[in-house]
Formats: sequence, structure tokens, C-alpha cells
Amino acid sequence: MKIKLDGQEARFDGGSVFEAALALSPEKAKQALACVIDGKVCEMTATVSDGTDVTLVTFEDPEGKKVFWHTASHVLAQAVCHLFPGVKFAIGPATASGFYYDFDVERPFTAEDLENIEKEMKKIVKSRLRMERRMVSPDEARDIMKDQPYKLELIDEHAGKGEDISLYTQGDFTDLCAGPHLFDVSKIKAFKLLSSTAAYWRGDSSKQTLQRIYGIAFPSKEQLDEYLTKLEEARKRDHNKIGRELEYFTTVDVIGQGLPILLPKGARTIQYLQRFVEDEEEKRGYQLTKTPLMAKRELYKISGHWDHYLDGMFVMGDPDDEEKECFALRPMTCPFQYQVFLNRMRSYRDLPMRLGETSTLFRNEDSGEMHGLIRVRQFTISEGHLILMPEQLEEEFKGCLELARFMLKTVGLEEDCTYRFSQWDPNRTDKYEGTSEQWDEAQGLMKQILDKLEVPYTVGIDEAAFYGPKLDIQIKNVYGKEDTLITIQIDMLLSKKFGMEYVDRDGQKKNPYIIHRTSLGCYERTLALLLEKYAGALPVWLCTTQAIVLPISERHLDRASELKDKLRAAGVRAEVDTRGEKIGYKIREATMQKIPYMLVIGDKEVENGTIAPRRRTGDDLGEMSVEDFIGIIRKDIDEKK
RNA sequence: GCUGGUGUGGCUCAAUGGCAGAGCAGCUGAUUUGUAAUCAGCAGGUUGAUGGUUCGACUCCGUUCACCAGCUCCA
Repeated sequence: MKIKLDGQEARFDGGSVFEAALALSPEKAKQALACVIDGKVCEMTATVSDGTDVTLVTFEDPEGKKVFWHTASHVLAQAVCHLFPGVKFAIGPATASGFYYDFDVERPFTAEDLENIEKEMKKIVKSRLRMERRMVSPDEARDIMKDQPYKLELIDEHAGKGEDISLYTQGDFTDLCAGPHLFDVSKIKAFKLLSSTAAYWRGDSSKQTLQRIYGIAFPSKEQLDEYLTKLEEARKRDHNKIGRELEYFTTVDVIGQGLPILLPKGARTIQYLQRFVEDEEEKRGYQLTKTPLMAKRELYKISGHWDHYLDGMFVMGDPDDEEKECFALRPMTCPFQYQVFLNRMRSYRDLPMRLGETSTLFRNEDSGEMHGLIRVRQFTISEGHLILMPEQLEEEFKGCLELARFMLKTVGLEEDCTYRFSQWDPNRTDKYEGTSEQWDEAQGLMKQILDKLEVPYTVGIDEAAFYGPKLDIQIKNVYGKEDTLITIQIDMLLSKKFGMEYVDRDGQKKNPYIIHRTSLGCYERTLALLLEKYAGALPVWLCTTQAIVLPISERHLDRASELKDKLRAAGVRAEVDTRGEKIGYKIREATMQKIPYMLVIGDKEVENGTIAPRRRTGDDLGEMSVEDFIGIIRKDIDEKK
């Protein structure tokens, strides 16, 4: 028969993909973990027939990693089965960076348990057990899994489809699983169990608490070691550590959770970002507003926050006592900024109205949600609302996206971001305002715009705001956890609720559309991600000290001070280290403080009237005049890179 | 909110039921230095808070607060 293997036509007598690969491409056969046939990931044992087009998949391919890790999770489950008799199994998938398995056990796993489980897994891997697949009827599956309540629940769900169910057995362990898997477990040579934590059955916080074990696995020990080293390196960049060390922020018990103190360096850096955002928005036709940080409950009743978001608000007064006045701190700016539009009658000539505000918000997050500067209870956001006519939606949306991308590019985070098209969940209408038709229309419009602009997005169901769909620009922190940095939302509902109208060309009053958007998101979060991205060494334009002058001895102080003044006059944020310390010591300090430029001043420099700047990274720029140096650093600052 | 972990000086850590200690940072004095740590001295603590067990608690137990990871949430 004729088959196609990795795009090459070949003759083959028939058999499995593995046999075909072995015959036609023995080297690749050894590496192959699975294959893709007709766009579907299959096992190496899959049978090829005449005309089959098969592509081999190795660990280098995302599909290969997934199969590899999924099999590793079964090995983990088998080991737990051996060590914890009576354990109940939930699910154990591969993730984007490894695998996990959820177990229902008597007590949480300890670090010692993980070590023992790893040892047991090593034994299993050495035994080279085959992964045997077989198909059974739902009834048969129920019988086999009769002691496994979670599996029974999954079987019941599957049974509705009227299909048989696949089971995988390796040695004494059988699991309900769709596959695909590796041929045997021996390839999982290097693995590590990373942590154990609690997780809810089916991700539902009202359901049973399970114990999840996370792990990572590689085909070789070198790859595992490299991964673990990288993980460790990444954690050293944790903003929550370096942000405190470098005195960007701190927290204080008596102030409370999620309420960080921005220290001078942090506050100033955020000010630089804020000025940049406000100036850029002004250039792009935004009007600046400044609205109150709190309002009476009645405002939130109109906006829908009282119904949809009360748990997330800080309320002052008794929310249930309708007789008395009750205030709440604002969790969003929308209803406040709408009052600007409502200030007088508006015409179509006023539109689009672009409103921007550096807005401080308060959200009463659950106590376990806070994280450094990334997730806090009070934060300041580059907020904005664009009030517009329907025909202006596309153009304005595009403008918002361009602005967001410009911001990200300027601070250097663009390449680390991904786009998520956050939609509503039609099955959870209680969470959302508006009708299906309205949602279809808003989401349809957004999809059209995104496709036209060729935004590479993924879809997130049940991720929308309660009033409309969002384009969320997502970024991961050093732990791989994803957060929204920037959001652009289409809202066709709230203008009506607030009675916002404009008089159109035809003299008719109409409700405008609204775009809710941020240009650089929340400043605290952005700062956190910048600190992580640059390991604390922020781009020069964001540094509170851009250059430090280091006199070698006291008699060079005058010259040092004079230089500092010259630099400052040229717009460089310069300081002098006046301490009577050795020069090596001062350099070390400046390096640790991540100051980008250092100027050592001694007899030679004073005599020649030159300076010899060096970068924090150790590059010596050689002797030059002050003017030349100003040219270099100004270029660095102005390029904003 | 849930599960687990952690709280000792500004920071990193020691003391495992028996006198709270070290290094760095800080302050004072000396040193005036040529490219990643100059010397000496001083000061700094109700061991996160609180209740209990004990002759005696940093240590054991309860409660609570904060920090960390994960889950859930991020409207």
C-alpha cells in the first residue's frame, strides 16, 4: 500500500504507525511519541491503511508534550494507588506546562509523600509497562469503576452520548481515559513532582475538595534539570520579592491585605507611566475627567453593580437599610464617567466622546486572591470610556487597540501578551445583563472587528463583563499565572440604563454605544510585570535614578556635584554617592540598585575634564565628554526602550 | 472563601520546652580610597497578635492577623 509519512510518499506492507515509521524513518521512529492522522492525535499503535497520511509527533511538538505528560499523570496515579489504598481518582490531564492528577484522599499529601510517590513512579517507569487501551460499554465501565465515584460521574455523563468508553491499563492500574497515550511508560525517564495543593472537583468551589499533585516530565534528565533551573531563575524575578528588596513597595499588617504601600521609588515610577499615558491620550483626543471615589447605593443600582457585584464592593453603611443613606467605594469608573456625558444634551457632533481618567478603584477581593502588586484591593487604572454612534464603533475600537499596542510596545511588554476574546456563557444568563440577541450582536460585531484587524485571539467562554464582551490582553507572571493587563469592551446596554442619549442628524434621540477600555491597565499590575520582565532593571526612562556619580575621594566631590547638576539640567535624573566608601563598594551598591549608568570621578577625570561612564551591566563606555554622555543617555531615554 | 505552608531586629537566617543569637543593613568614629564588600565601636527584639498548657513557651495547643503557593474568583 501507499502511505504518506511526514509528507513523504512511501510504500508500506501494512501494520501500525510505529512499524511504518520504523521501516521508513528509523531515527524518527525512536523519537516519535504519537502521530497525527487527519488532524487527530493518535497513538503509535494506530493502524495505517492505504492512503493514510500520517505525521509523527515528538516531544518537541505541543501534541507530543501533551501525550507525554498525560501518560506521566497516569504513572503518578498508579503510584498513588499503590501507596494510598482506597484513594479515589478524579481527573489527571496534561497542562500547558506539565501535568496534574486530582485525588480524594484521607489527608493532604505532605512533602514526604511526594518523595515516596516519586520513588514509586520510578519503579513503575522501570517496569516498562505497556499502556493497553480497550473499549467497553458504559455498563461494563461502571462495573469496573464501581468503587470510584468520580469516574462513575464521568461515565454517566459520557453514557448519554451512546458511545463506548475507553479504558487504559498499565499493569495493575486501570483508568478511565480518552487518551491518547504513549506506547509504554518507559519513555518517562525524568520527572519531578512540583507541588500538592487543594483543588475542587470540576473546578466548583461548592464541590468536594480534592488533593492535586502537579508534576513535570521530560524524555531526559538534562531537559528536566534545564527546566527546573529556568523555573528557579524565573522565581528570582518575582516582583513580590525584588519589588520589596528594591523598595518599590511594602505591605503593613495594620493597613491590611491587598493594600500595598508604594514607596518613593514605586510611586515615582508609576507617576512616569501615568504622565506618559495621560499625555498620549491627550494627543489622541481624549478628554480628562476626575470623578468621585464613592457614591450612593442608588448609582450602583442603575449600573447593575448592586445586583451583580455587591460582594466585590466596600460598602459604608447598612446595605439592607433602605431608609438610611448608604455609600460604596467604586469598583469601576463607568457610572461616574457617564455623568460627564449626561451633563447636558449631546448631539451627534459631540461623538465620539473619548473620556479618560486616572482612576482609583476598590474591590473587595476574597482573602486568598491577593498577590503582591498584581492583585490588590485598591488600585489605579488608566480608565476610559468612548461614547459613540454605532457606525463609529469599528474605527474607535481600532483606535483603542492601537493605543494599547503602542503602550505595550513602549514599555516592552507587547511580545509577552496574548489576546483573549471574552464572551458570555448563554447557559448562565443570571450572570449577565441583556438578551441573547443583544449579546449575539455585540459579540458578532466584535468578532468582525477582531478578524478584520487580524488579532490572533483565543475565545474565553463565560469571561465577559456583565454588560458586554471584552478583548482582554493577557500576560503571565513568573509563576505562569495569567492576568488581564489591558481590556477593551463593547457595551450596548448601559447607555440605555443611564438614559444616555444623543440627538442624531435626523433629529431623533438615540442611545450611544460605549467602549470601556484601559490603555495601560492598572499601574500597580503593570509595574509588577515590568519588574518581573526586567528583573528589576527597568528601562532607563522609567528609572528614578538614571545615572549616579561616584567620586573616588572627598576632593572629587565638587566636580561630582557639578556633573550631577549638568546632567540634571539636561533632563537626566542623576545623583551623587557622597559616602566615604571604597569605589568598588559604591559600584556594587549602584549595581544592586539597578541604576543604569555610573560615572566614576577621580583625579584623571578632573584633570582631563572628561568622564568614563559604565553601564550597570559592566560595559565600559570609555572616556568621553559630559556632552557626549548626555547624548548617549538622552538617546536611551528618548527611545523609551 | 477553600487546602496547605510560613511568620524571630530593616534584610537573610540560628536557637526543637531551660539566659533570644549571627551575618548583612543602620548609626557613631576613624579611613579619602581607581572598578562587586576598609576598620572599630554602638544601637536595634514583648519571637505577628491573643488566649491556653507548663515551674518555665520562639518552641506544644486554640483563636486571629499578615505573607506565600495552588484552587475558586478576577463581574
